Amino acid sequence: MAAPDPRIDTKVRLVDAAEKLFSEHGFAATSLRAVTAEAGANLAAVNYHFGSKEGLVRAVFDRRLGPLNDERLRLLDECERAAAPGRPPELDSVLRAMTLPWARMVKESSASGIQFVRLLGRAHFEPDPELRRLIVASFREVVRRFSAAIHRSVPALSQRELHSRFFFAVGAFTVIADLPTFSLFAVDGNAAAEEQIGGLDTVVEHMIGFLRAGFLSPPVDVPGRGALLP
Amino acid sequence: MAAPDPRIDTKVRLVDAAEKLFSEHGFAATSLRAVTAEAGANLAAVNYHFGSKEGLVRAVFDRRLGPLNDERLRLLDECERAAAPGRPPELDSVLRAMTLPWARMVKESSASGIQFVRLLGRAHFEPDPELRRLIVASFREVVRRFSAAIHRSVPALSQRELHSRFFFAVGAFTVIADLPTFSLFAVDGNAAAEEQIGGLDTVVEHMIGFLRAGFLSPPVDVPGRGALLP
DNA sequence: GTCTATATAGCGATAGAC
DNA sequence: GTCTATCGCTATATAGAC
Repeated sequence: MAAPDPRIDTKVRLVDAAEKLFSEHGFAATSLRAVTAEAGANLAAVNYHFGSKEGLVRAVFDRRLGPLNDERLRLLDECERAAAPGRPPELDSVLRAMTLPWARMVKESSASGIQFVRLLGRAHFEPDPELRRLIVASFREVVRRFSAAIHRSVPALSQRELHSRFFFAVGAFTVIADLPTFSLFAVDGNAAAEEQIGGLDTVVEHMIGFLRAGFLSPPVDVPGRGALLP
Repeated sequence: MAAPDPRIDTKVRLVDAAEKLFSEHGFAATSLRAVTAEAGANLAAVNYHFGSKEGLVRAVFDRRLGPLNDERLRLLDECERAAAPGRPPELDSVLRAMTLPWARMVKESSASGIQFVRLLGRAHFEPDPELRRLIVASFREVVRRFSAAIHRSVPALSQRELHSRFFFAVGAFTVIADLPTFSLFAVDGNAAAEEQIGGLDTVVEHMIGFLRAGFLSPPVDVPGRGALLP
């Protein structure tokens, strides 16, 4: 626990501290007292700068999700420009456009990388409706554009199955934080987790290979075929 | 909110109520007052029966995870018995052994199905170390046995890549709860979610197809080849 | 086993001095 | 912008009557 750098703006220090503690303990279990102590700020500072605890939570997500998803869309634009006219963009480069901004952000985040992955993962299970709306809104365009791009590589997929597959891929992102803790060999989960982030590039390559094959596999769901199970 | 059935044991009613409320709002955000009210029991009942709130949380997971994973292992045994001697068990049936007990439990849970998926998913991101140990222990044998079984279908995989792929598959399970809320069309996430669980069998078939292809794809990680990225 | 009543502690938020 | 002090509330947990 390094002492917070007083040259950094209090507002920034609060978001940094909140990101770290929310990642470690969840939103509900993290008190403003803990956040302000970690940030070296006064208890009243959160309400002064963010209006409420929820305002702070929003600020934590806002700072990350906007840039993350903008960069993904920018890379997707590049993929589509690079594609031959009338041809779908390369599936591999589309998957990289989804993945690389995320990997970069994990490595650069002020919370230790693995904690930040947990924070993003936990966002998908967030029960608070207000916060859910914020998160869903941040991902909306990414879901739309990437689904469409992938669909062009696998046009035989129904909308439903495309949607399912896209989220199976999202699931792969979310569990990377837990990959090491559930390892059979990991005794100290956190140490193993840090080492895993060191090998993040390798895991990313594993993931792209895995997802590419999943997306390219023939459709299971043939529209209009009726029930799939007995 | 149906009135609780007083013929059911208080202890059981408490676990039922807790499962439902934990699923909807998370652990930290659910008070014992809410649980006992939902269960039609006295506030003091939780401490009498479970010692503490944490005891209740443990009881909720204990009741589900043991039987879920036992059933998975039982089905895996069947797959392995059904395989020709010296041959790996059918990958498809191995994936079903992992999936079907889960799908059955989702449909039968006292919490509404989609909420229960969230509860199980949230288990993977649980910050509390005590609870994490319980959960990891519950999955330990499943991870070991299923990884080994899948490895026999794709023997070229390194241990590392096998491990990565296995958890990408786990990720697919966890996001099924979010599939509908992140839908482009869903306005009311919860209504859409309930409908999705109605179509759970379809999503399960999508998932098995997707995962099969992912597992069978050629390895990315060739042991001893060195760094994968520039 | 179930109840009421309460102890003890921590929470988010704010008023008002500096 | 930052601080102290405190309000009002809710939480978990328990003691003791029934």
